[in-house]
Amino acid sequence: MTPELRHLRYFVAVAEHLSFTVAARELHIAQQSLSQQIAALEHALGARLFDRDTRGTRLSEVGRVFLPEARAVLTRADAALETARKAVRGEIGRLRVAFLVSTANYMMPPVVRAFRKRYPDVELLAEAVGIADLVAGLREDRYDAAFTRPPLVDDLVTATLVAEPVCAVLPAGHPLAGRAGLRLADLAGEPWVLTPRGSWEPWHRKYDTDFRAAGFEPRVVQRADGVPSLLGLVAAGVGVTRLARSAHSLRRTGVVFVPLADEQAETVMAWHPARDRQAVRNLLDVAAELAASIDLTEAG
Amino acid sequence: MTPELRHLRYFVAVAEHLSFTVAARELHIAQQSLSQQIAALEHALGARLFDRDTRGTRLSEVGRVFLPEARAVLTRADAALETARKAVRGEIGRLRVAFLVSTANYMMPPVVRAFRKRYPDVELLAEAVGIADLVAGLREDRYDAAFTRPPLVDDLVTATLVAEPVCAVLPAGHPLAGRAGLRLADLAGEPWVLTPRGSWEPWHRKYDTDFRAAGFEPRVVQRADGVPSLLGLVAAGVGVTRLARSAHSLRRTGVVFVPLADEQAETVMAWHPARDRQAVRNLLDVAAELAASIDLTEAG
DNA sequence: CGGGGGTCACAGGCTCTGACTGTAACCGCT
DNA sequence: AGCGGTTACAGTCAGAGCCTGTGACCCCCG
Repeated sequence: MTPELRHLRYFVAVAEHLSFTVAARELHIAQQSLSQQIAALEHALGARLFDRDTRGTRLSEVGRVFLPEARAVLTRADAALETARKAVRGEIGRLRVAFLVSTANYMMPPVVRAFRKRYPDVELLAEAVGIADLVAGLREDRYDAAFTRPPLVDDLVTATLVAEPVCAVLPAGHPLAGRAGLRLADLAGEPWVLTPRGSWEPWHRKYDTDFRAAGFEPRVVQRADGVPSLLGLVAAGVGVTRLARSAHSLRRTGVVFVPLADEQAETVMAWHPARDRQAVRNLLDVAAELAASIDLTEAG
Repeated sequence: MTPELRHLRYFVAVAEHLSFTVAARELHIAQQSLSQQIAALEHALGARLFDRDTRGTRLSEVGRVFLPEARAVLTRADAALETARKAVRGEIGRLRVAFLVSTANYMMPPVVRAFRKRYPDVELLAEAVGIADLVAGLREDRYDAAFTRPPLVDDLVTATLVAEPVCAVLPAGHPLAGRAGLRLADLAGEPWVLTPRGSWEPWHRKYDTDFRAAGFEPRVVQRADGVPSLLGLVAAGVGVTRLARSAHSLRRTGVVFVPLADEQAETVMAWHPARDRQAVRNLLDVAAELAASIDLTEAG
C-alpha cells in the first residue's frame, strides 16, 4: 500500500487528540476504521507511529518526527487545491487577448488597466492585430478573447460593449463639411476610398447592403488598408469615406467627421464558445462595467 | 470526493505524456480507469484539467496552473515519507541517553562524539545520573538507553561493551601497596569504605557474594556515595575499597590501585526491551565498534 | 474488591470505489 | 475505405474502507 492524503489526515487527527476514539469522532468514522487505517500507514512506513495501550495513546519517536512532515504535506495539498480553485474562478492563469487595430487605440489601455487591477494574478497578453488574424486566432485557440467590430462569423460568440455614431469622413473644406448630419444617400456622387475587399469579407458584405439600401453603388477611386491610410487619403482630397466616430482620434487635421443618421458602429468582445472559461467571463464583465461607466470611444 | 495523492500522480502522468493511453501504460492501469480517475479529480475541482478530443490531449488553462502545484505536493509527500523512513532507520529523531556518573567520565565523551559524527541528524541528549535514577528512567521511558554497570534488573536488557580489571584501592604507603596483584581475601582484615547499601541493592548483593566467596565480611568503617568520595576517604587513610581500574582517572594522588585476581568490572549498555528502537541499536553499534577499536576505560 | 467507564484491537459483514474488459465514436493518414 | 491512433461509455468484479458487535485490558471509585 502507498500512503494517501487520507492516511496523513487520520494520523494528524490522532496525533492531535492522542486518542483514536476522539479523533474518530472528529473524522466522523468509527474508531475501528481509524485504527485500521493507522495500522496500514504504520505498515507502509515500517514502524509504529503511536505507542498505544489500554490506557491511552502517545506519539512514538517516529511519529514525533513524522507529524510535522504530515502536516506540511496536508498544508501544501490544501494550497494546491486552493490555487486550482482560483484558476477555475479565473483569478489566476493566462489570458491572451486580441484587439482589432482600429479599436486598440481607445479600448486597449482602459480595458487592460482595469482588468490588471481587478485580477492582478492573471497574466494578460494583449495584442493589436488585424481582423483576419483576430478571427483565425480565436478559432485556432491562439487568443482567448478579442475586442473587435461586427459582423464576424457564426462560430464565435460576441457581446456588444459600446455603440457609437458612424460618420461620413470628408476632406476639410468639402461642401458638405459644415452640415450637422448627413444621410448616406447624400454621398452618392462622391469619390470613395475604402478598404480592400479581401481584408474581411463580412464587413464588406455589410457595406454592400448599406450602400444598396441608400440607393447607390459607391465609386471607389482608391483602396487602402487601415484607418490611418484612409484618413490620409481623405485629408489629401482623394475622396470620402465612412468610419466610426472614434476614428477621429487618429487624425484631427484635414478631415471632418459628420454623423450619418441611423447608423451605429458597435464594439464587441468575441470569443470561441468551446473555450468559454471563467477568466473570459471576467474580462467581459470588466469591459462591460467599464463601458457602462465611461465613454470608451473617447478614452485612450 | 476529496482528491488523494493518487489523483495527483495520475494527473501529473497524463500531463507529462499528454496522452491517457501512454500515461495509463506507465501507471500500469487501464486507460479507462485513468480517464475515470481524472474525471473524478476534475469534478472535485470543478473544471476540466485537459482539453481532450479524439486526436489527443492538451492541458487546459486550469491544468496548466495546477500542474506545478500537483508536482509540489507529490514532492513534499515523497520527502515526508523519506523523512519517516530515516526516522525508522534511526537516522533522525531524539535519543535520551543516561551515563552512570562513575562511567560518564571515560564513556560519555568518545561515545557521544562518535555517535554525533555518524548520526548528525539525531538529537542526542546525554546526562550523567546516579544508578537508581538511571534504572528508573529506563523503566519510565525517560531514557532510551544507558551506559552503566551490571548487575541491573531482569526487565532491562544489556549488552557488554568493555571489561576491565577490578582493583583494590589502598592509601599510598599501605603495606600491600607495592604488590603487583592481590586476592580479595588479602584484604580481610582491612577497614573498608563502601557506598551506602541503599544506593543500588543488586550491586550490594553482588558485593556480599564476592566477600562471602573470599571468606570474610568486610568491616565497614564508613559509607560514602560516589567514587570521588570513596577515593578521598581512602587517600585520607580511613580505609580501603574496591573499584574498577578506570576509577583511577578520577584521582591520581594518595591512592594506589592494585589489580584483584579473577575479577572483572563490565560496562554495559542497557535499554528497555519494549522500546527497542533502531536508534538504540545504532547507539549500541557505535559504542561496540568504539569499544573494539580503542580502550574506552583509558579514554575521556 | 467488584463494577463502571474508559482505552484500543479483533472479527465478520456490507457497500462502493477503483480497477478490469469489451466496445463505440471519432480523427487523420494512407 | 481501412488502419492506427485517440478518448469515452458500459458492464462487471474484487477488494478497500467502513460499519457493528465484541473482547481484553486498565484505572478509578464506591
